[in-house]
Amino acid sequence: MARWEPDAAGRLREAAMALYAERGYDGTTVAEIADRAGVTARTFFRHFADKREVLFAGSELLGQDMVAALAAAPADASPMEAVTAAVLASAEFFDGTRRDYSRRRAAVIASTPELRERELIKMASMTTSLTEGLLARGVDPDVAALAAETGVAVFRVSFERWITAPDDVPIADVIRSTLKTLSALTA
Amino acid sequence: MARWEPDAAGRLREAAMALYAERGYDGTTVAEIADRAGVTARTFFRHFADKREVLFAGSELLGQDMVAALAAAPADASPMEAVTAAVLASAEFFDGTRRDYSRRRAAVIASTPELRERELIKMASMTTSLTEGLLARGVDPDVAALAAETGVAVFRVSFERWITAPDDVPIADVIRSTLKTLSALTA
DNA sequence: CCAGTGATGTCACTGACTGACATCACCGAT
DNA sequence: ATCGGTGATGTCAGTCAGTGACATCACTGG
Repeated sequence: MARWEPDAAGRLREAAMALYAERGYDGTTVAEIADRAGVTARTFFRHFADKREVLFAGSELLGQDMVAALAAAPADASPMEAVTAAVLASAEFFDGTRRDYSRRRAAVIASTPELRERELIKMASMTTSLTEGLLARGVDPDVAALAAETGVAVFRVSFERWITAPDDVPIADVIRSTLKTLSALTA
Repeated sequence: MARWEPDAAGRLREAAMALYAERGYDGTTVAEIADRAGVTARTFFRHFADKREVLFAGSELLGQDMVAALAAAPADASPMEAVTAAVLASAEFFDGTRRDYSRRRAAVIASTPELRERELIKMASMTTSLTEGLLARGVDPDVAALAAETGVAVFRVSFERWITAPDDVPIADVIRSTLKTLSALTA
């Protein structure tokens, strides 16, 4: 028999989601999460930097995918076109069965200021990544910063709309619709 | 003699800024801030919800001014025009001597993830306020959300540029320049 | 002169997070 | 086969943020 059950991090993630949803973030202690996952609190902090991070592990992947899509855009694409490609790349993350999970997770986050803060900084880090990706494409720094901010704003608004939309609406459609609204807005 | 020196909150704010700048946020304890301000840690938490908030007290005022400017925009102004007026209203907050203070404060915040998180949620709250202001003007919800996000993005980018710009550049000029960049971007 | 108020202090407590050290199944080299 | 790492974990003691309950006492209005 293995000395430890494998995938402690995964068990901790699930335990945290369940407890946060059940008793709320504030009503849950790290010790309780660790207990349910069959480890000690000390081990929790070896896998996740803090009590919030357990809900955000893996969010770097989303950023990486978006940056990859940005880099893969045709060399002659405008900054905003490249950003559009990046935002559309996020769609793959949320297709299919992830929708329910996304909803539950979003509900927990929305109800806890501390988790909202953490989500915001993840978005900001996404903005930074996109900005750097644009700079690598030779885009002017100010334009890059603004295009990245705008792209993340589109993502955020779209995600919000998608979560509350009927089940059969794919997120890519929502994103395209949001982009259309944006160009009408600034026209 | 008064029983207590007046303006404990003000003294706490100054002590916190000084210590955060000197030893860093992590290297400073609430007890030290309170000591320097001549009160106890318990009193610190009576004035500020937590160790971060001491740097953000008063930020609601900025939001209020922007919302007021939004409401004061002509009834026939487009959503983006109204948002522009709101963002330009922020200029009054940062004119004159506030620039140095803003720079020092921004430096401390930039160097501490926890403080960056808090700043981001203040921005998000500003976005919410602007969105509500636009809804009150009868703007379509999706358009309102996006216009608000865009407005705050413009504010954020402009503020960043202003902080690093030469001393004689007024923030209003930077904002106007950023807005110009934005319309070029989405054209 | 007296009762009430409000800003503060004191104290005890919970819970997040950290550093140091011990443990022990597993794995690769001898 | 066995011996010396290695890595994921447990244990323990400690710091510090943040909270609730209660005491204090200058000031204020009657």
